[in-house]
Amino acid sequence: MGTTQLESVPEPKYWHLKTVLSEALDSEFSVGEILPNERDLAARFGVARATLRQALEQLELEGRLQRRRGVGTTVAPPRMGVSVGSEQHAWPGGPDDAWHAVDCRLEVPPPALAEPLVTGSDEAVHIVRRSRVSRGQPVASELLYVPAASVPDLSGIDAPSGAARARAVLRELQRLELERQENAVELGSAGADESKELDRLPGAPVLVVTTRYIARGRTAALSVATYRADTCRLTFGDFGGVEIHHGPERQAS
Amino acid sequence: MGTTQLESVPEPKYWHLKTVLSEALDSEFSVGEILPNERDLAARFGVARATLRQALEQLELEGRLQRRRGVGTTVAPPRMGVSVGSEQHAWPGGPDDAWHAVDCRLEVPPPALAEPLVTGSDEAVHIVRRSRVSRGQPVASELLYVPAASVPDLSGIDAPSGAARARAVLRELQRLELERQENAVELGSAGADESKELDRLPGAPVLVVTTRYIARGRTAALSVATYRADTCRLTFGDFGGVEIHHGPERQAS
DNA sequence: TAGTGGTCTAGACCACTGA
DNA sequence: CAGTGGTCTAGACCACTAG
Repeated sequence: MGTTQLESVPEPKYWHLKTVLSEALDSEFSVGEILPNERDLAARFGVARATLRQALEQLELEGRLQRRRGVGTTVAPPRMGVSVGSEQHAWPGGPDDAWHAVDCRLEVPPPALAEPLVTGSDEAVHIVRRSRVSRGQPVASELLYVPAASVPDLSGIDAPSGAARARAVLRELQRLELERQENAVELGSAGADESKELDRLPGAPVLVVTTRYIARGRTAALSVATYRADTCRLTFGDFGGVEIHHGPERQAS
Repeated sequence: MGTTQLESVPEPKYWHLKTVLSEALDSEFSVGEILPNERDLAARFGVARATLRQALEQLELEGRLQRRRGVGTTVAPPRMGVSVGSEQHAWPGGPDDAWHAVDCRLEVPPPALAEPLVTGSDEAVHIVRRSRVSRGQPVASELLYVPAASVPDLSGIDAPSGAARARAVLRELQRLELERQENAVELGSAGADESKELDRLPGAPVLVVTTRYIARGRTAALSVATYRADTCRLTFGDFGGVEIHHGPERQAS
């Protein structure tokens, strides 16, 4: 019984591989540099390509690598911080919020959104599609659901559809006084449509930010924004210039 | 040239498979139910197990499935919302913040954290380990870095280490007045240590929440919390009971 | 011990990119 | 066109869990 059970659990090859590669990236590669191709790397480490790929997938998930079909694998730059908090989202479409309106449709929302939107389940809402670009790269794609009741004066707008109508909807939204907003982030995978907007393959990991804009006690708009998880760090709660007034009962009891 | 190029791009099998399974989960399965095993499923759909697994991995990433070695694949419950915003994190260790102090060490932080912490790079800091449980399930594991300067009166505490000392550090931290906090969320993968705390395999996807607590213009503490991405929806900015005082120049220009 | 998911292999072909 | 990463196969063995 001399074996002390240490290392009796051999770590998986891909895990060890990931560690080795990670250290190599830190010391021997610089941002943007391209790695040897997968077949060569696999041979060099004496593993099957599938195993090598498992390690690369992890590193890509962590934002350390970027892989593009037909091109190669490159060392990714550090993730960029994008603001998703109170500041940036004050009202969608506010004075430069880094979003770019794409188009607008009038449809009934998917049933999964019927609850947060308080509309009747068969009621059509404005669906504004926006995209967000940062440092020349697409980082997010958003669907903004706006119940007709939130933008009552939209009738007079002539733009029937497209980006112009999208901007009109956003402009009308500004007239409401924003009470507060509720946010949530969760992990998802890019659908067929978003993947194209984000310049990624379908199934790529994304951070889904859901925001409920509340005005006059009702849900005035609901935003579902999907961010590229590989390139983005979502920042929030950076109350840089905003004064926060704590209720006096903070340290109560 | 009669081919209109429609569907000339066949979608991958695993993608189609994922769609089919996803619909089956909605209609024919209930939460907690266990699926047939991977070999049977693969045979039933006429694909290799690896392909079937690729579809399952995606569904697990989206929080629809839960897989446990030696047990099976079960239908996951909806993700639970856990608060990471101003409310919950007001100060680490505040009046019930759902965290549970585990232990405390005095070490020099990894160099990657030297910048946000303004300490000299060789200076040791208190490292408090905490874990968070929600509905009987571990959801997060945190490392809280507290520079010695933030808790000057700690000398008089007798507890040398362990959970008692961790609580002492947190208690001392409360004495500072919190100016503000900066948060960031990004995708990561569980390290060897966190994976055990979170009851997941190494490499499991996690949401890493980094919080900088700022008091007296300096970084009083730095929290790096890793949440299980499969089971958690991180909520923030839900200013339910907090009054926010907007600067008067909101709708400026 | 039987059955599960996790890892790994050595191939093959496909879709895409850029020269 | 040659070279890249993406998909897929049909096996094998291992680590873990539960009865």
